[in-house]
Amino acid sequence: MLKIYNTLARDKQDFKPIAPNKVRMYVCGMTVYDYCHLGHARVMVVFDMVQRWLKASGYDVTYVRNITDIDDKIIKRAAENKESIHTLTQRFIDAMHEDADALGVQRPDHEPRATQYVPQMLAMIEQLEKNGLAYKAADGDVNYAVRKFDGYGKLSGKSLEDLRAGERVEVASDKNDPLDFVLWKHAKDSEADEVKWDSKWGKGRPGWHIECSAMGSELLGKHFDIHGGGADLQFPHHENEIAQSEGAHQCSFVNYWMHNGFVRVDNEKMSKSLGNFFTIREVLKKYDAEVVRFFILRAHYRSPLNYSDQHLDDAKGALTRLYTALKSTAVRAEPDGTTSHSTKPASGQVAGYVEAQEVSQVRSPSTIAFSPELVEGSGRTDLIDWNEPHAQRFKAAMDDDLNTPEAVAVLFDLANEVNRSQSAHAAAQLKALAGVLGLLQRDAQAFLQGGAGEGGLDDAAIKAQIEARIAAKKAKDFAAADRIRKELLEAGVVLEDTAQGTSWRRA
RNA sequence: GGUGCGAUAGCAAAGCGGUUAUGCCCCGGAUUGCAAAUCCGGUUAGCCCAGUUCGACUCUGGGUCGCACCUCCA
Repeated sequence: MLKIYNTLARDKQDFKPIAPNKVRMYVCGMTVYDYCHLGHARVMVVFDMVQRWLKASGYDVTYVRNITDIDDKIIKRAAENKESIHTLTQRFIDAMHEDADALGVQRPDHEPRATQYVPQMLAMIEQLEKNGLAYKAADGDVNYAVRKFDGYGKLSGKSLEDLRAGERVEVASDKNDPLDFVLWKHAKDSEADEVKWDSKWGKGRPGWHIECSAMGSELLGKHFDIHGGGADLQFPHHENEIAQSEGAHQCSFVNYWMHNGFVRVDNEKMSKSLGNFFTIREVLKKYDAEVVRFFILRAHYRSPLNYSDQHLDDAKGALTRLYTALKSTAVRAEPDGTTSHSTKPASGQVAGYVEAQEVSQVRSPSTIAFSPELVEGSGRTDLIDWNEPHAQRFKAAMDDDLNTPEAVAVLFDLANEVNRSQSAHAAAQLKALAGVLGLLQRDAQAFLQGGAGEGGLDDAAIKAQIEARIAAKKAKDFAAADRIRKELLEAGVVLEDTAQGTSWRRA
């Protein structure tokens, strides 16, 4: 039985879907006016993992992750760039998709954009007005009357009095209550037509919170199972979503609220406003995308995650151990699409060793490497032997509020088992279980030999050096052989002599 | 000020009222021409102070420190 920490209850609860076997999940996605940073990467990877685990558990999942493509910052940025809102947002939506793909994040079933759901938002605001929860203020904005909604504060655990006590900014005086928030912003003359929609309250554009309420109910229904997002969205965004949705529909909105912890830099929240952020693409120039994914999943999703090069290096070393275990029992795809493992070469030479090796394509460092296997990898959960002890531990860990650090620990135990026994079954289990997390789906050799940077040796040069060294070894010229190995090591290439020949990897 | 979360070995990070977490690092052994990889073994824990208990890293209370939310933020 899956247990999920529900922010609403501040406790782990048994997960029970509204409709048998179906899960409807909504996650707050990006506001697209800039490149995604590592904090965004965490949301995408974490809820991708959640979604994968729900599917692996047999649920029929409908996953929605929205795109905010209209808001103050977007308008400001577009003006600065002297470009249209649409051009700006489309550019960063494309970039976001590149980043997400690289990280092995599966596309949500729906990726609604706020600008495409304005009619639904207007209908909802109108319903709120009918229900006595919205009013038009003197300045032309339509606001939500927070005091008229009973459970306001139930998600964030705050009372209206607490919130008022903590007010840190001057609030617009046109609001009935300082905590009221905007549903519909009246248009200003200076604004472009692109950001103006007609409404019964006059031209304007939606407030931030209404989009998620409107798109959530449009795509998932008035009442759905899971709503997720970063911990910073708990208040006010998610609190306001509840007020809007329950206020308009007069029924329960979401059963389980999930919030992921922040990525930190030097023990401080990574955020745009603090300016201490690293974009995903920046990090991917230095680290393999799967290493970043592994780094994220190695921590529990609710814990803070400190970013540093040292931690990424550590994650890389750990992931290398897992791939090394898979490499030792050659994993091949069969024509029928199943995966089989053997501990011995099928015939003659073995993939990954110099004698048989094709020189793989060197990746251009300027583009983001996209590994389709990483995205599609969890498709074959039928290959998992769920009765096997490691799989049972893995399942127990995942069912315990998505405890990926524990699940990853099981992968390492399994890797040890693979190395010790050279068991094809164990190797298949390792790959299949890791696939549930969207890990270890690439060819082991491709991972271990990847990461050629600018100015480094290319694969052909490495291969030539290895051949020279093999010749030296045959001639018993160990001094020459060791010199070549040392040179390669200094160039970041590690050699491994095995019974099947010499293999290599990039350090 | 209000509210919430956290403090685990050199670093990272989990579970658990009593029995090896796990990864990286480090040390010893096996293996290797030498290495690497791998295997076997080992060192390094539980912020402080009380309490509950036969027994606490794990529960309770009180401190201390850190972080977050109360403003846009994933």
